[in-house]
Amino acid sequence: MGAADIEVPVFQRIKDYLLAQIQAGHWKEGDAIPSEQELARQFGVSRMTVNRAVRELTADQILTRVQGSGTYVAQHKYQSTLVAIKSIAEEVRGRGHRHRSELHLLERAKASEIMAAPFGVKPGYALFHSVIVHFENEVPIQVEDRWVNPAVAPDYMEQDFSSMTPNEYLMAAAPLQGVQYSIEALPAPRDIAAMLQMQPKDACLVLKRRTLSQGQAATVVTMWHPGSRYQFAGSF
Amino acid sequence: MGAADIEVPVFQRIKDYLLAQIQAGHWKEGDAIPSEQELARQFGVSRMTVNRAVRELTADQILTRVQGSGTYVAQHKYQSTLVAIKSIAEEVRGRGHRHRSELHLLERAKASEIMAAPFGVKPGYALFHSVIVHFENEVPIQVEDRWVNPAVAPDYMEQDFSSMTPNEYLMAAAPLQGVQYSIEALPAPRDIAAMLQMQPKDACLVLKRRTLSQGQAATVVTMWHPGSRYQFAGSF
DNA sequence: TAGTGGTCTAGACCACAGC
DNA sequence: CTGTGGTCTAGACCACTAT
Repeated sequence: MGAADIEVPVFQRIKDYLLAQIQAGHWKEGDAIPSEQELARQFGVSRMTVNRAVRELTADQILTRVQGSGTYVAQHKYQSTLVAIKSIAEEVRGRGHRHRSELHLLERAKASEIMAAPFGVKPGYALFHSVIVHFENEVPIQVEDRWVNPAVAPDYMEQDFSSMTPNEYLMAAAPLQGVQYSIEALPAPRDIAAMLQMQPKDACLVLKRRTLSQGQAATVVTMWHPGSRYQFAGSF
Repeated sequence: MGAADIEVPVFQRIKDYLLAQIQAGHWKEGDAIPSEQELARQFGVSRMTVNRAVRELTADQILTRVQGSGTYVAQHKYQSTLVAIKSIAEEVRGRGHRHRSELHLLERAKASEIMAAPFGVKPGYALFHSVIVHFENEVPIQVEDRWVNPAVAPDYMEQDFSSMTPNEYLMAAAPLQGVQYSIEALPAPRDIAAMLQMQPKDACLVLKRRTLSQGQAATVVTMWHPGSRYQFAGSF
């Protein structure tokens, strides 16, 4: 399959290049990266284009800039994982309980307008889509509705999700750069309610998460939990 | 040229202008804002400068753009950072909105069996108890049901909670040693529903928090939020 | 002083939406 | 078709850092 003529903007290619260098360890924390002039020359583009790439990575805390001095790889900041990236299987087993999952759907689908936005692609762009129900001691505790960017995990469809959760697979397949999440309380839609063995409109605890990898959205997942028998907890 | 003049970059002045228009209510959610051409003409600058201002606000989810169509004010979601030791008043004001609170109850009460446990005291022990409703732009977004240990904050009852939230007072009065929290989705009880102007049994996002100070439980608080118009969010 | 980043210009071509 | 945003150029002047 020939690479589709996806037009990747130059500034994005420069961002990808810089991220790749950092990811590969060629540039370590605190190291200076090439100047705008130098990058402009390397890529054969104008300085403004390089400037945009570097400025955006600076806004993302990947780089830091010092006027008159140079651009440096930022110190990696460790942050407490309130709502961990941890796999639910691991969590259930950690409680000494049995974890099991049921695959309800696994498909190639086109991005709707709603899904196109978080991925930063156009509607119609091909995405992978899976729906899995997780059980703790045979009680359903989570519906995992996941969309995956094929550019980041091209062989997502070939995985055996009974032996490895999508989360575990993706963590291994794509280096994680960032996470955005939100937690909401929503009434259960009919289909979700059925899978979780609860009444429609009963309260669900919903965790939405968008993870970034290689400078683009890797996966967007919505996790539905029955409000009556699930909670997030932690301490610090 | 006054050397003392503060140099504010043009793109920043344009961002400030756009934010001011939105905050002042001149442009509401979903409204189209002037085109880049138009703004460039208004400010007497080049389109690239306007482009940067608008692009950065789009990255911040303040605006949304549609190629070929225009730029629009994004739908606003009330959300809160999960590392929510922060005062809700501060957070609301940080969004440029008005915060107001109503004190529904302020009493000395004896610990029930349920409340005695988290405080590590015996039932009947005297505790302070307050119930406050918080509003963002006159929309109720939180019922704060708080129990306070008099040993840690003896003058809790004498505070004016219209000028300072309990959280702000306690943060100042008692050094924080630790926090435990849980997040749940629960149906709204009648009284909570009334205060939040929602229907009983509709989904609430509930944050329970227990803070430790001076080696003992300082405060136990249950915060109820309407599921339909509130969420916790964050990134790392 | 030489090199860096910070900002800005006045054009340009393109893809796309809406009429 | 016109008008919109998306991108890019090849310069420019400035403030700042390091030598």
